[in-house]
Amino acid sequence: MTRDTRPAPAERPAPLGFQRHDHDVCVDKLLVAAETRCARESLRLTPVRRKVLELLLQEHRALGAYAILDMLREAGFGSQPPVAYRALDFLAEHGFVHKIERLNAFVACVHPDEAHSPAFMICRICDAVAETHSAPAKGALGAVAREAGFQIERTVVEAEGVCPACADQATS
Amino acid sequence: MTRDTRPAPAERPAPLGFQRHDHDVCVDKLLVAAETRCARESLRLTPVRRKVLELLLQEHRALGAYAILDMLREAGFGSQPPVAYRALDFLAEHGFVHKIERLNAFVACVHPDEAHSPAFMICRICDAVAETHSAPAKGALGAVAREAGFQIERTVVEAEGVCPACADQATS
DNA sequence: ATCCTCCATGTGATAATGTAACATTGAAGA
DNA sequence: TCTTCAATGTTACATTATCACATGGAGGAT
Repeated sequence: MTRDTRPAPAERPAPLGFQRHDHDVCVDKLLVAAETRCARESLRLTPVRRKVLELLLQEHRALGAYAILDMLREAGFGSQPPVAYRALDFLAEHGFVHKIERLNAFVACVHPDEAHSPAFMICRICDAVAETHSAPAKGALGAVAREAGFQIERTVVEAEGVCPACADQATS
Repeated sequence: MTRDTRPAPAERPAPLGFQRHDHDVCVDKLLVAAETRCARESLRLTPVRRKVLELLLQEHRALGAYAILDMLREAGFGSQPPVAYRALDFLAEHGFVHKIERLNAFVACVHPDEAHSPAFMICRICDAVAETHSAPAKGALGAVAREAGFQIERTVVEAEGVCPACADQATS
């Protein structure tokens, strides 16, 4: 198999945040926001790039590049890895998606407009991912870095654990 | 090539911390500490495992599994990927080494005795890695997680930026 | 309008990272 | 001694990611 490896122990995780919400609205809103920002900043949200963002928004969970690639193929786009990776690079560079290093996977950003350093909570059972934000560079880590002469440009913060749904299931 | 991809712009990074130190002492001390702890906790620090730890301590920087594998081969150990990965799994599980998710690489831990959640500063130019510690689960992130019902078990904190040596070089 | 340049895309090939499965070995205990 | 179990070695393969090069198409300069 190439896509969507893990089973989804809690049926399927309540995806992005861990709480439910009106998903169609959320996809739509964020797609439009992306278009708006790209127009404003002369970024080219080409068909492939837009499609990848749309897929990630719709799935609302972390997807590997090859899962995305499969979907691109089905949608009639090129189906070689660079197609997916290039679109993901663009989207990540401009903050529309984030890479989850721990999973080697990607998620759509839930608030791409504000500048932010994202933090993630990743369920080790169902791989659900929730985004929040952090500012580690402003705290103890930032102090250590300054003292060491290290210039922080970006931070990766990923908390691994168990999401509410999987915890419930384990209890029952 | 299989090993040690990146050039080392600042000659070669001042490795683990960004400051110099007496390296032989440090390797030796940590190896002995590992042996001691393994004895105390009935962990089996077998030849391969010990060798991998020793290599990582000596190099004092992040190494990919395949770089380690090459060195194991040279040292007369098995040379198939599982050999390296299993040793690394053991060492990581018990806190003797850490995986740097951002680099898909491993570093020896600089204070394996105290329980700690490590944080890393990674130079994007020379790949030098410095370890410090963090407690993100105790701060804002912990609060968000509690509120969301997410149980944090482990955190990955990796700051990417420029180390002092590479910053100097860029200036000169 | 034409040309030019640049960026994006498509594609084939391959590199780098990581696992599954199973046979063998060797140490610790019954 | 026999059993058992963890660790190792090895084959094979899966997954993730990049390189190199050809093609195509949008926009600007003339």
